[in-house]
Amino acid sequence: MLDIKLVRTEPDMVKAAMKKRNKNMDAAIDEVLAIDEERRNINTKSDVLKAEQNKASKSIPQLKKEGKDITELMESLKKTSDEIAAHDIEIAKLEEKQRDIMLSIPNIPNESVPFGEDDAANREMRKFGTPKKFPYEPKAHWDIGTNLDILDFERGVKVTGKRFTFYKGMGARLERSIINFFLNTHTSRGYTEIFPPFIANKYSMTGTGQLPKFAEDMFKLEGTDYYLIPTAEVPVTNMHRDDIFDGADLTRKYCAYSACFRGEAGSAGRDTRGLIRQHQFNKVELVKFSRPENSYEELEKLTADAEFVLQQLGLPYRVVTLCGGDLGFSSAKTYDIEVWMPSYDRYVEISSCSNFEDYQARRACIKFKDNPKDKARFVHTLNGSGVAIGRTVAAILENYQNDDGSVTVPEVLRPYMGVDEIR
RNA sequence: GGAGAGGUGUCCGAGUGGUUUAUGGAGCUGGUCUUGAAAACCAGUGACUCGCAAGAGCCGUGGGUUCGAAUCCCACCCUCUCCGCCA
Repeated sequence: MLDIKLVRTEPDMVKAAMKKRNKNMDAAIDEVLAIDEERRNINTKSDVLKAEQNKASKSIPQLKKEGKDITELMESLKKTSDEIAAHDIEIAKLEEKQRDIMLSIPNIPNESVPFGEDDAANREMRKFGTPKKFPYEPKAHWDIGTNLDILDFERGVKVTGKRFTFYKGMGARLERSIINFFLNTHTSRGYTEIFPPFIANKYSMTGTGQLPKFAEDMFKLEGTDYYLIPTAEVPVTNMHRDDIFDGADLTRKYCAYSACFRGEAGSAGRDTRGLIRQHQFNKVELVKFSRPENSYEELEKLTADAEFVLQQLGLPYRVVTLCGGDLGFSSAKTYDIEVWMPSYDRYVEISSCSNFEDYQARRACIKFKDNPKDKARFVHTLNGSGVAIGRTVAAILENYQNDDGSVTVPEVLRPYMGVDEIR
């Protein structure tokens, strides 16, 4: 959520920021400003009446003691009381309306975010590794996995439905090995490991920005206010909802494995084969709570930490800065890390590292202060995949495939796998 | 799921309709005393939200009753103890 004071004082800047996202939100911003002004006017009126009421109420015991007739005073206070109630109802309505609109306004993109409509305008920052040239047509991971009998897509469909998959034997072990390798790597580099709940309530979903706008992307548990988490970002960020950190405790760095559940509404027909787009997938997520003044430095470090595990695996990738039109709702700046996928003959997103600045912190009320007497300020929240497991499996199967159908196990995974190759 | 107890400021804890601007204590800050410290004594001290301000709101949450609610009523949430069920 944006700061209403910022919208109030710099509406033109906010409107321009939305246009950088390729969105015109002029009407919503004007409406919110009108509501805000009306709300403050009524609030002032109500406060004045309450002050009167408080003062008069305090004198009542004394007047009673003196045996004075207070019938008239009571009558006038009844009127005041009714007026206050009417005002407060109006205020509550306006507040709700204002909040609804504010929750639908996305974050302001950072200055360094390039202009552009869609992913075609994303800016490539750097590349690691060189895609291997195969002397034959490289197979897709779904064929490699099926041939090796380590992935079973058909039974996933039978047991649950499309976009669900069974991992078997060395496939299951590969998935588990990657999770452990990622967690061990990140924890050895200063992240605290979290194993969160995979279900979160509507307050948490609102805190990180999934609700109210993106309800259709999630799985809701019938008859409850619970949702399957689309990413560990939700429980790990909300772990500190309504907290006030000691400034000395920042930056806080967490890594968390979780299964992730996504409805994938609107992506019918896209990436229908293989592991790239599943309703359930595993991911190790990195989450940071930082001071506002160094959040962009922390974003660079977080991205580097996500890149590090890909480097260790020897997977070619590139890093792009998302342009305004491609930027996620809550994010101020996002780097996507894209891994080379031979069957796609292009780079495919495997991690998304974002600085949300104080947008999530304001929604979730996460603050810090250096001294007990200071006013609490909002932290900046950041997160990034470190990285998606299923897509890592797909990338390993494809990039490490051999012409005899076997797959070489990347060196760093061998201690976890217990074998040098899958065949 | 059933029964009972409870949720008050940083912590402990009093408060069952109005002299409560939430008693008291601990802690914290400053001071006196001391070679220094401790003790004792004195003074100060909640956080947060809205508001340009005056001020208003906040005693688990949300409603209600009342001129007035921490206090009374209703619903819900959470914690503890016991029972049941259970990986």
